Order: sequence, then structure tokens, then C-alpha cells
Amino acid sequence: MGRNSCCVKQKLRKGLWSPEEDEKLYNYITRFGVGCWSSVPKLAGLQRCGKSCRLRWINYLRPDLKRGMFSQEEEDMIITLHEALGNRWAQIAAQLPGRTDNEIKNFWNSCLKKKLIKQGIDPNTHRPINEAQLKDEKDCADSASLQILQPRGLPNLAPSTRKEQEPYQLNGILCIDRDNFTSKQAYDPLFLSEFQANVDADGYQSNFLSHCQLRPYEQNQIEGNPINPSCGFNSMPNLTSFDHQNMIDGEYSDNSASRMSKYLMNEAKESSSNSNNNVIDNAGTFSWDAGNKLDSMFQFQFSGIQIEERKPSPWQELHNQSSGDYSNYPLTALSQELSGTTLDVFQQM
DNA sequence: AAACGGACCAACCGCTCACAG
DNA sequence: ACTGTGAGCGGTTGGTCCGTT
Repeated sequence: MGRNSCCVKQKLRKGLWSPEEDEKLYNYITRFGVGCWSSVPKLAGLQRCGKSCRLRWINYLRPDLKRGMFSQEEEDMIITLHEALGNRWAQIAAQLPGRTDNEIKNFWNSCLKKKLIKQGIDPNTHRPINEAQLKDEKDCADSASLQILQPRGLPNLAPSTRKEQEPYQLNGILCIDRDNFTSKQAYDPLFLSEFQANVDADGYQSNFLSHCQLRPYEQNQIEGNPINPSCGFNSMPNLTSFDHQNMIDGEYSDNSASRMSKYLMNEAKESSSNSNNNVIDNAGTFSWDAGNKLDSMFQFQFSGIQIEERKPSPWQELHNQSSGDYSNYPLTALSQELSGTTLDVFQQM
């Protein structure tokens, strides 16, 4: 008999999250921050375990999540970091702001692994497959000597002799020895500690944003691609703006994001065919889930074609606008349009 | 049009670690 | 030193999508 999960024990909801649940969790976290995950579901009024709430927030609801396809740079970085760190997805994700460990893990397993194999590279060792096979055979034969798998370029020293390992360069990226890396978090990718720190009794405080924009990685981005510090998340869709009539009632077991985006695409298409401004008029039908998939929708809306090559996301495009007038931008307008509803965290930011 | 299978991704599970008592 | 609890991580699963036959 296996152990029952906490959800089973407490008869809590499992499976996909409904927009209502997302709304509750999002509103709770943005208002109060993350104190103790185990108490979040109770306080937020959710029939979920804390673990599930945490995962949902980290992988889906966080406002700073970057969505859409991985860029070539990100792809290269993942490969390089994987070579150095192995399957330490959380640490790899820490180097890629806006990406989650889960996302990277899935991307690795579904795409990058195959890509490397296609290129004749063993995804586990990052060496040419023949060489890797030979090495495996050698390792088996040489099982007496216990060697730790090390990234290329590292001196092959036993752990005990590598007490103070210097960071090293790997394909231009500063890396730290795996052992050291494990014990040292480069930085909190979720900045939840800061997030919390910036929430007081009055609610959410605006300086969280400025913290977000001073991340090392983003600083690099800013150098070549200035970000207007004033825009932040203002353009994010208003979570509280649901029209649940348009959603499937009851169980959301069939509530896949893809399906939702399809639904939204239809909404958007209909809107644009009726009137250019109707996107805003129909904004009330956007769910939070919908907002998460807006990237792909905007790709259609702005260019008319599905963009496969690297292009700035709509969010980036928005950031890149140097003038402060975003009134023509659908999402911004959406946010403005809906600002009168219940809790609008973005207003507080 | 239906069936099938691979790809993709969200979410779960179980383990480890850190920390407080 | 031990124990309990919560957080975090990585592996795995299950559902859906989508292309092919």
C-alpha cells in the first residue's frame, strides 16, 4: 500500500485549476504574499493542498512569468547549464528569469533532448554519442574508481580536494562547480522573499516592481533593450474580470490551456472582424487562464501570422514603447476598462 | 471521418532538506 | 540528538492536441 497524498487524505480538489481557483489564489497572494503555503488554501478559500497552490503560483500565476517559445539564447543557455548542472532544473531555471523549472524540464524532455540526439550528441553527457558510448563502457569497466561526473573543462579532482572551487567559464557563461552550486542559490528566481517583503498590511507595494527589473539577467537585457520602468505589469489582464457564463460550468477537468486559447482566438477573431475596438468590448470574457495565453493571441493580432522566429513578445513590445501612452494597446485598455472591478492588484502597483 | 500514436504540458507524487521545538 | 513540519525539487503521469494513416 502506497502512501496517500495530502490531497487524498484531506479530500481536497485535484487536477486542473479552474479560473475561479486561479482568481482566488492570485488575489490572495498578490494581496497578502506567501506566508505559509500550507495555510494559503484555507485563507484563500481553496479546496487544494498548499503544495498544489504553491505549484500553481510558481508555474502559472506569477506575474513575472515569461511565456511563449524559448528563444535561441535561452535554448543555448539551457544546454550549457545542463551540461554543467545536470538535471538540476531549479538551478537552471534560476538563470532564466521568467522561466520555471517545470517549463524547462518539459522543454528539455520534449525538444532539446531530441535535438541533441539528432545532432549526434548524447544529452546526458553532452558528448558526441560514440564517444559517450565508449566512455560508458570504460566507466563500467573502471567501476572501482568512483568519479564524479564533471562538466568539461573542470579539473578532474576528487570532491575532497576541491574545497574551494573557483567559478569557471563555460561557453562564455560563468559557472560554478556543481557541488558549490548546489549549496549556493544564485538568486531567488521567484523573488518571493522580496515579494513578501514588499507587502504590508495595506497590501501590495509598488517597489516590488523595481526589484524585478534589477535582476542581473534583466539588467543585461535592459542594456541592449531598454525597458520603460514605469510600465511593469500594468498591462496584465485584470484577473477579476471573468465572465463565467462563457466558461464551462462545474468541473474543469477539461480546462486545458490550449482549449482556452482556442476559445480566446475565436473571441478575438470575432471581435476584430466586428470592430477594431471590440477587443476591448469583449475583454470581459477574458479569464485569467486566457490572459496566460494572450501571447499567442497577440501574435495573430499584431502581425497576422503565427510567429515562429524570435520576435519580442507583446509584453516586450509594450515595454519597448518609450512614450507613456499605451492607450491604443488592447491589454492596457483592457486593464483600464476593467479597473473598476473588485480587486485590481495592478492598480496598486 | 475515424483511429492511432507521438508530442506536449500541467499537475501530482514522493523524496530530501532545512529548521524549529 | 531527535522529531515533526513545511518547502522545494526532480521524476513521472495523465489528459489533450495534432498530425498521419
